[in-house]
Amino acid sequence: MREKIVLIDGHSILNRAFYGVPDLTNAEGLHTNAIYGFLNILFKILDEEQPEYLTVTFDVHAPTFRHEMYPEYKGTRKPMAEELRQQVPVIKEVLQAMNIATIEKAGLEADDLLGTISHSCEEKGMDVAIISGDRDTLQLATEHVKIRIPKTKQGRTEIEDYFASDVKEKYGVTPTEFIDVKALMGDTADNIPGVPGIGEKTATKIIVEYGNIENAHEHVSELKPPRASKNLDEFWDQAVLSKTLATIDIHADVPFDLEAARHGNMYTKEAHDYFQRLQFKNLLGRFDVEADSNDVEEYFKEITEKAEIEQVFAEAMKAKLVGVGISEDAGNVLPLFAHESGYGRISLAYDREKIYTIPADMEVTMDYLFGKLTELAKKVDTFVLCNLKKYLSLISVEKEEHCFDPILAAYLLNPLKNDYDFEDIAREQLNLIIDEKADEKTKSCYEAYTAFASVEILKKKLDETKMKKLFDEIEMPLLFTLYDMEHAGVKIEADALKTYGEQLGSKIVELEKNIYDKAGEVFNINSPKQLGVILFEKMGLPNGKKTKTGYSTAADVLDKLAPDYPIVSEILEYRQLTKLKSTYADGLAGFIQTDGRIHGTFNQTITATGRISSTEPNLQNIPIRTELGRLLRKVFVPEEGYVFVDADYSQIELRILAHCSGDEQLIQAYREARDIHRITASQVFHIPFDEVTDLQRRNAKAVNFGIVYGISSFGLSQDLSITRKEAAQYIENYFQTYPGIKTFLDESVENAKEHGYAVTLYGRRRPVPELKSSNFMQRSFGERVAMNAPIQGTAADIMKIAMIGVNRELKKRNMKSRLILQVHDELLIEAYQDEVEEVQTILKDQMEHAAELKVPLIVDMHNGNNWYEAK
DNA sequence: GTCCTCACG
DNA sequence: ACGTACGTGAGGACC
Repeated sequence: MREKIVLIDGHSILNRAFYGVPDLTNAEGLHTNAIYGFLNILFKILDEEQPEYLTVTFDVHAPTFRHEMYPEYKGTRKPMAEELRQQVPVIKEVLQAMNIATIEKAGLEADDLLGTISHSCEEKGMDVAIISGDRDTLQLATEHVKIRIPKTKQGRTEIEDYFASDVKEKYGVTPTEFIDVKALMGDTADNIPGVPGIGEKTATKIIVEYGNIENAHEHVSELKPPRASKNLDEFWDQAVLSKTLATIDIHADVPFDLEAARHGNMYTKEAHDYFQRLQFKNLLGRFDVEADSNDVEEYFKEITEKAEIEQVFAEAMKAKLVGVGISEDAGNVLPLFAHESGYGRISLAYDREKIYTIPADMEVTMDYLFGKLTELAKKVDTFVLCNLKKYLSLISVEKEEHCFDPILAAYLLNPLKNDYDFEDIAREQLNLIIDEKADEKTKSCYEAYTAFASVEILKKKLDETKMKKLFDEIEMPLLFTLYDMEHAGVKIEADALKTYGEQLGSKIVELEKNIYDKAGEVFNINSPKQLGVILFEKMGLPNGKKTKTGYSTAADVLDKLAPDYPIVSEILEYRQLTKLKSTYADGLAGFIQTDGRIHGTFNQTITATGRISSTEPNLQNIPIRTELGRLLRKVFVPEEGYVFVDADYSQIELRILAHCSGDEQLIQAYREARDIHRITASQVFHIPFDEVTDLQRRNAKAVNFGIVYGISSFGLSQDLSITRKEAAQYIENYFQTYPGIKTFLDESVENAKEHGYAVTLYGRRRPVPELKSSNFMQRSFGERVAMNAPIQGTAADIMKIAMIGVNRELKKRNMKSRLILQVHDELLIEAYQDEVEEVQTILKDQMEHAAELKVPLIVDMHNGNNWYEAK
């Protein structure tokens, strides 16, 4: 059996990975995509090859003999992107931690290292696999040396393999001849000149016939085409030089120690730590956690005897800090508002050595256990539970301020993650890896232990990042407010909703008929692909924008065509109606529960900026902008004996901008103005307030919005359908009128660049790793984010403060009225008829005084018997 | 699972 | 030259 060595061309694979894997960053803001891609390729190769030896080669950035011969060598290469450069030293450290040999030598290129090691290993009777993204290495292929070139296709890595025979098959020349082909055709990437007028085709033909350039030169007069003949003669010196440059040295002086390259255990503690730090979650699964199990598991104990359970609870009640884990019985969804709480288990951790898990059974029911947890939450100083809101229907909490939800803390510390679970917190805060295959008992204990042990660390981090107050005074209290809102839900007139849907349905059928008629065939109007073909190919309409996959049929494109083509108007109407029917009429109907109400979910850990989001269903995007859509709001009604009171902040984001920038003009405008957009128009266009035209006002309004979004002339020009130049002029005028805003936005970007994150008035942070990107588009995005996040985030903070205040007042005064919806700058209260005035006072007071800014916060309020009327 | 489209602030 | 406005969630098509 021949032994095998795998040789990896480090820089080349890292480079491939960098361009093939979407941008990733870890919590420190370090880019990790190339490292991640590299490791994936590494693991795949090792799984396939099972080699005895392994080495990764790297280039040192030092001149090589090729530069001495030809200073322009590799001269045209672009410098490495910063995001890639920073990953190079890290991958070297990671490889070292994995006991993988690396080799680099000043004055030698990776190719020469690969060639020399490969050659010497083959001579020792070994098989060699060279992994490189660079086709130059194909010249090294032999019967025993296999060149493997990974390619990323749609996220999957496929590898092309080349032995000598495969090179011949694919390129028509042997690996050795491959060098001569390159000498003739040159290589712009490496700045190898080659012979002018000879490309790949001619070069291959010549070498196939003559075997090498020397022999070709001897028969130079016979070469075809005549151009090749003439130029090879004329540029013969250049051809010889090119051949030398193109030839990989297989006899270089390389300090290679085969024994040091022996492939051993990669899954070390150090490597594990690196993977954790880099947040390569799915690669961590490769580490054998069983063998290196966490010490804490010693103290995990399942208890089933009622007496012992009682005793454990009694002991826990005396503790200061208790971590809790709750597991639902597999396959059994925990009913949120039901009393039969199903089967599952709860776990408690109230000391590093006191970690218990208790399965529910016929005697020790979940109801009993939740009762105990309720008692516990009352007694202990700190009651810690992940996703607390989810369990508040089962655990009644009296002392809200004694609760701690680690999930919310983790969100504040890094709001960019897709999801937050206790396994992540265990890993990130406690350096604890929980085996995915662990049993339910063990997992539940870990959940309780993680809750218990992470509090101190999370609090410290919140302190260090100056977000403790934000956590204690906004996020934690808000959790309870949101629970109350979800629990209350909103009443829907199911019958009216059904009728609305049916009316849409018949109109849709009608439109369908007309559209098929005009198109001359039946097709799926909802398929952008089919629609594009019908409109832009079959009917020959002028097509504007394109998407990655075909023609764009987006509304802004169709809007432009609608005046000239009746079918387009009908398609637009069809789109609107089907949207209303599927998402809203039919969609919402599916969420109405037996109490006649929709109990959606308000998510607190989704957005990057601190806003709340709404799901199942989304109650924050109910139509309003078109009358037909707006009618839907008539089915959102208060219960008998109640009315809706709706309150929304007037231009809260612009007011925050005025406050944060301190711009005197804007502040003054807000202190006086009824109509800020008109004032803006008047000041920006230098015309008297009363003479501002509608168009001017509309433009000023768009600029105001643009400023909040992180203005760009392109974006504004799109929005207003004007040229970029005109848009740029608007912006310049705006900044001249409000110089404080220009300064503020610039400072926001500078700040975010310096610290790596944008920050709100209340200290909420939003990391902006894109600012470090070398990619213009990415970086510009980062700049806009850095301008927008403090504004949008502060607005979210203020609204959260108001919500907590409103809810607290309603409860404190034992009112029947309740807060039921939040839509970013709007609150909806279902007010008991006798309490309407009080509710209005509370809403106005709490919302307008949630923050004291340099400009007044103004709230508009309306009552109604449905949401349509109240808005 | 990803893309496109579109509903909201 | 690059190809965007900021922040979301849901449905339908298509792979």
